[in-house]
Amino acid sequence: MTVTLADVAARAQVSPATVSRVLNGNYPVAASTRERVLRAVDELDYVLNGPASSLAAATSDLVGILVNDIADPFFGIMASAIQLEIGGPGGRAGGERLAVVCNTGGSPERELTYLTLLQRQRAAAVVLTGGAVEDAPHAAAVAAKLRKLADAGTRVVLCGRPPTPDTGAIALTFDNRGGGRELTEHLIGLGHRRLGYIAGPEERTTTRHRLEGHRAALQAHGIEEDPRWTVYGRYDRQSGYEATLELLRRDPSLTAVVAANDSVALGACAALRDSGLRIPDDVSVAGFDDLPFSIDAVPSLTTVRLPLSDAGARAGRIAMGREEPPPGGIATIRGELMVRGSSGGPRE
Amino acid sequence: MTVTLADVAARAQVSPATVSRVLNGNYPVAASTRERVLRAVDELDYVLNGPASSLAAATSDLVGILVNDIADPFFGIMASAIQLEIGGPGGRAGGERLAVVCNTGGSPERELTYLTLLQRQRAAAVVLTGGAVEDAPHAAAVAAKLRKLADAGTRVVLCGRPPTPDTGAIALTFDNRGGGRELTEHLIGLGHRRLGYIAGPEERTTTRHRLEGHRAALQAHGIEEDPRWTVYGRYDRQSGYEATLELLRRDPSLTAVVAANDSVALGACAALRDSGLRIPDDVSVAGFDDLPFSIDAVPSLTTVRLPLSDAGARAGRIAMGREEPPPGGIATIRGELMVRGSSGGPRE
DNA sequence: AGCGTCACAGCAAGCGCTTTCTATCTGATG
DNA sequence: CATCAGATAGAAAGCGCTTGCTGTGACGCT
Repeated sequence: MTVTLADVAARAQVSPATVSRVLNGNYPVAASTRERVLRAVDELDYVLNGPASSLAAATSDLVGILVNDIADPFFGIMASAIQLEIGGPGGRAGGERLAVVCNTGGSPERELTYLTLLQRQRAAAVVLTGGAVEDAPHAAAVAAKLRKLADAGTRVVLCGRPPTPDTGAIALTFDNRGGGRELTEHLIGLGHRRLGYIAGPEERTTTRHRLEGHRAALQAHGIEEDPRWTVYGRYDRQSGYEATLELLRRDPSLTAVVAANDSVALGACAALRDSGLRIPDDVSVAGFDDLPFSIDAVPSLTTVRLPLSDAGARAGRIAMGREEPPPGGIATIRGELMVRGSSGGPRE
Repeated sequence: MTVTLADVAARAQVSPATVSRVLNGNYPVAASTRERVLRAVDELDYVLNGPASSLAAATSDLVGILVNDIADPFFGIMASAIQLEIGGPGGRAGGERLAVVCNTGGSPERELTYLTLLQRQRAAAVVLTGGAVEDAPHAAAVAAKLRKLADAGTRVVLCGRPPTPDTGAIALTFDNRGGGRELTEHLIGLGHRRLGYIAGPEERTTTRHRLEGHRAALQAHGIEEDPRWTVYGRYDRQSGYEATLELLRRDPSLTAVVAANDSVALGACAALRDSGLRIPDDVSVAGFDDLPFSIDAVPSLTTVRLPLSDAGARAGRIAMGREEPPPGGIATIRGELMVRGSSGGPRE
């Protein structure tokens, strides 16, 4: 029923081995023979059986990209850049690889299961994007899995994720702490002394690092932080909205709100507006990531730009072995402070 | 080196067949035996060889989701919903399937290549999301591919994409024409008579349908359209920005701008503001899709809400055979007009 | 002329799993 | 107590491809 290699071989009057070699192009085949084979492939509309080929060759052309939330452009942009380099069809790379993105939804279990599934498929490479969860047992489980993948020859790259020592994984980490610090220092420089902070989910590394940067800035400037000034939430707009109302309730005298990311910042803006406050006249707002929509906010958002696309591209190339991993297997990628209209001096 | 089924069998003192049956759970195995096998699996840290298993069983647990632009939440939201139903790990479904999303970047060739790759992997199902490209040869090629996939037992579902007759694909189509018409009628109802339209890429079905709806509305109300009022672009913010400036240049007397989608509308808003025009006092703006950020725009965006999440979930269930396909294999999903602050009566 | 060298092409042995068919054992049944 | 159905377990035949090794002419070299 389905056409197999043997059928093609018969039609082209060669052995299956020859057909395989033509298709894989890693063994000399006379031009005339090759052409005959290719014609047969075409005439029969033959499609290679992936599983069979992977089984025999003990490798596959699958590359997995794990993201926390596929509906969030933060991940979409990285995934897109990675995929382009991995070479999915038409990408910059030549080979035809099946670069696939897997949505973990931020759940540790799903992350682990996806890794197993990819291991099962004998994936050629795996790229994990975004922050990790800081639960110790889970972190250990993931590390063990990554080590096993690496041992089995799968290249493992972390993009925008802290390093996992002793796993053989290459890490391209974002300097969330530095960015957070720079951002808050900008606000302090403008004269703000009472700053609210809307954090992401408490157990994420990204959340912790950004918050640490924020606090480092406060401390460096002798500002004592009021515990009421920090609210944890999710990395989405609604969370920012609610958290802002909560902050306002706790301390109406805040003059600035720093958000865990741009979506949260947008929600914060909405909440402030709905509360009758002007931005930045009454309250300044800052985000993080500099996603495309941030510049369109009104006023446009002061934030920290992360080179998502570049980082993704680099991670992709490393995953494909087309670029040298950074020395020590770890590189830190810095963000860039983007000062825009949403931040200004505090009201009197 | 790597642990195989046979190793597990040896350790559990059973035959490989039994281990396989325990793992697949589709054949009676005595509880005590099962337990022994499971323990061996655990002790050896055994991971099934996916390719081998797919080869032997002639099926795989891979499900492909094709999207035009993974960095666009329009697709991210659908993909996320689909994936949840497909049952990637932790999803609503039980089985562990590898639901993977493939980013075509809107390129017909990549779309085709991904379909071939998926066919090669003997994917269990494929979901294609978003508008199609209207190039005849390409459309034919895709149709042929879909037919072949369907013939090979792969379930094919289109989500937010027009039907492809005779391919065996189930289609869940968005009523872009109806939505476009309703939106423009709303604007006309407010008194607008000179409406600019920023369309998407000319060759996309989505673009054409939305534009047709817009024109139908104009025509129904006896408004003769000026060809200068339509500009084609991409489905992104920047395109909206540029197109709006162009529209303004062509005819400064426009009182409303209808955009191909929300991102474009956001760009339009920015361009209007930068041109010193107020929204909606000077010019009304309308989008399409109702993505999460639309409500946060200032003023919030009048748009047509598409139930992306519901549609994706339904497509996912159909792809998994857990929901009956609609009669005739085609269902049309309607949008809902969301009237918000960005639209108002025209200026005098 | 004799022989080592190439450049190709084919043989055949798996890769690790699934599944059909068959064998065995158990307890129930007449 | 013989017989049989039912419940499990095993043997073995592939699934479709890759690849190490083995030919086999043709060619060039001494």
